[in-house]
Amino acid sequence: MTAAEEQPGSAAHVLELVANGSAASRADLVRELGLAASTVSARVQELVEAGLLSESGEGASRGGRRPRLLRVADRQTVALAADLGSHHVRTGAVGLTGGGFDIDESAFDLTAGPGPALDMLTERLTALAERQRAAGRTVRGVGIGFPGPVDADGGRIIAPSRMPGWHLFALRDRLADRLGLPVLLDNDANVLALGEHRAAHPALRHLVVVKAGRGIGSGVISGGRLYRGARGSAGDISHVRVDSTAELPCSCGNIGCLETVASGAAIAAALRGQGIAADSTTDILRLVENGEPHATTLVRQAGRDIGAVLAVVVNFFNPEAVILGGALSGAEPLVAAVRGMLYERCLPMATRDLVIDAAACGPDAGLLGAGHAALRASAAADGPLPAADGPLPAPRA
Amino acid sequence: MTAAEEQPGSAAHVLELVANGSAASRADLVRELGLAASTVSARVQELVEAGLLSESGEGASRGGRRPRLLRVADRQTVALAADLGSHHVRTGAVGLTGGGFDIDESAFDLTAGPGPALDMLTERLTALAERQRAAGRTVRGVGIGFPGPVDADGGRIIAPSRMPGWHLFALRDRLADRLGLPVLLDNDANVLALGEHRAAHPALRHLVVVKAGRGIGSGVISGGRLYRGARGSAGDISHVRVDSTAELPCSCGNIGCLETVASGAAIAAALRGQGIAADSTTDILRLVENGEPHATTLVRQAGRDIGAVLAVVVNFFNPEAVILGGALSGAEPLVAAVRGMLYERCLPMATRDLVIDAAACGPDAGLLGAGHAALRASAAADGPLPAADGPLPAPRA
DNA sequence: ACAACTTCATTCGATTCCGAAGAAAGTCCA
DNA sequence: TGGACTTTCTTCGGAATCGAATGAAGTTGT
Repeated sequence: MTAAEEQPGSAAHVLELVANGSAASRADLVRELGLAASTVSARVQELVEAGLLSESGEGASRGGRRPRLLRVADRQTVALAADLGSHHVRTGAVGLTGGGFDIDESAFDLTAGPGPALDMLTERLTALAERQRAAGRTVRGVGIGFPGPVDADGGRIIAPSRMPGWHLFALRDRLADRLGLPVLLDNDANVLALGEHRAAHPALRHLVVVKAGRGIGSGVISGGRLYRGARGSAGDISHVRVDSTAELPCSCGNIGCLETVASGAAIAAALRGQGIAADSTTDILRLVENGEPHATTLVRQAGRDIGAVLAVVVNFFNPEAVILGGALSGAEPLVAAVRGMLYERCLPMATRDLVIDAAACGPDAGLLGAGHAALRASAAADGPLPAADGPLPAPRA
Repeated sequence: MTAAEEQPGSAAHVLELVANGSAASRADLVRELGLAASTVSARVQELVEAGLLSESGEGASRGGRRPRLLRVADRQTVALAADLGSHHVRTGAVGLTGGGFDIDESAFDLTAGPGPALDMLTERLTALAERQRAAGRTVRGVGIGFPGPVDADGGRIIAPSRMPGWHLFALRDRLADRLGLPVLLDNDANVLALGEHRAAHPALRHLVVVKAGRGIGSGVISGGRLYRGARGSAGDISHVRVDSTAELPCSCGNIGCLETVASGAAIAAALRGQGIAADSTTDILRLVENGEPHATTLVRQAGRDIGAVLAVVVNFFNPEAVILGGALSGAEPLVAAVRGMLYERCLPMATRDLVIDAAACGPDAGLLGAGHAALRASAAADGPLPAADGPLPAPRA
């Protein structure tokens, strides 16, 4: 399961537009896809006959004949998903309608190397698949979000800082072999962006989704699609030098990077330096919620630093929305500081209609995005239509 | 002539690939376009029959049958082009093969307002059109690059700083009325990007083209197409706050913007402050070439400031190339400083294969890009094929 | 209540595009 | 020198898509 390109207007695309609420009728699909009405009608008919779509009554008139409403006929098809953090892992199943089932998070130390991680993922996902199948659901694939640089085409991890042993590890194929299912692997910020775009902002075409957690990353949607750049490393904002008195050394070899002052890891370290016990982003959030002044100050300053970098990005890229995800986006002061910085520093034209918000799906956004990407890739790879009651697609060799 | 979208594989697209050397045979076109060989053959045949393309012998074998080489049959079709600067104007004609004719530059003060500019453009372009027609060429349209924010769809200027009277001026339609020709209007950095992409780097898909002249702007090519962003203001890098002791006020209302320290206007002002006569970017270039130490220092510092901003852009956007155009790109110290800053501050993955170069077309790049855009738009608007000896397309109402 | 208009959806020929097959021309290697 | 393989390009059915015509169902205004 490579990161398959999906042509606009494919059956999978139609299904997606209906699933996320962008289109509720054939006429909506025509407007959304820009295809001929006859083509859309034919495609919808295929999907209805395949049991993936169903008609459900009529909608409100807009001055003419009432539309026949469409909705996804959830044939109990799911993808498994795992959202990996450097110190935790979240797993769950994601359905065609976009909902998540059986979501669970637990602590896991990814820095211990790929071996234990592969074992852990195999174990958890196998159990999850069994539970899903026992519930009568068909598992079509697996999506993984990894907190570091990923070669999505090759399905490998690339030189993650502070994670020895992972360089060039072929996580996708190793996991696919073990599970007997096609696996999709991508960067955590990218799957977060996919999830937020699909679930909360499907109509927007240019989107920057920041993941502010233990590290800082961002995923970019351009023209309605995930943007990877020339070498697949687009979206990096964490290794930008920021105005700061403390020019701390960064894992990338430079000094004064955003990551060294505004990441969850940096904030926790600064708190410990002030004698306050803080280890994880959860600890930081708790401190902020309890009104710990040092924590709040640090989080607010982190928001300002992130905002200063995003200001450059917003002026250059001119997106319709900046979405803040990751654990730290749960802290209101951070979101407020980013907003303030963007409105202060960006051109009025760039912020006039700019949406700046925390991730709508909260902690599940990355997981849902990974599952969604896997579902979409499996639809693209196995042909547009799985037979209504046909066999499972063959697992990837 | 709006900024028409051109679907890949259209006749105009084929013509373009042949014109800029990306494809020299039908087989090349198949590889480049990703279309079926039969489709390409049919399209080429159309173009040959319409007299826009011709076969010219055979090329070298690559281990099989020799390709039949194609080239643009220059039917003497041109677009007029004008590249406007705040204090000069450059006009010329651009042919299908990409070459420029009758290029001429002269001083003109754009800040005097739209009225005089409209008169000047009408006069110069009318004379140019007459000369081109007298030479037996057909004029298909006009392309204009304007040094400020442009609403390309609406053909209007938007709130340019330091150019009173231009806000919302409908330059495109006013000029089209006067000339009786379709006019395309876009930002100067955008047409520069189009020109450099087409003429020098047609194979690259993600490109940032900086225009460093009296002001600073950039044009972005993403996915092989001009990227405008949500509100059409993408590519702005001049209103980013930079590390600087002098936090000078900027026309945008903020302080410490890149433009206030690194633009040609800022450098000239700084030189004057040191008692050195310098008014235009030409003066600056001359001083640098003569080894004036203050000028060289200022230009090098400007390069570092621009490079610091571009480092953020390169990490985020991950382009294949950063091209430096505009008058100041003629100063080697500036180019060198940008290179140094990018290699120092960007992630290795982002700079490993990054091309950083001065604009290949030099001072003509923007003009050629504007003409090329106009040719392409006219091909898209008037249908794929102008009749071989048919009538002129009707001018825009 | 009835005509005029709008929106939604399908049917059906025409067109475009693709993909397989094959023809034309050349290279490579035994 | 003579097959085996490559590359280039065309021919030709078949599939996908479009667009115009049509029908179906509702709203609005007089």
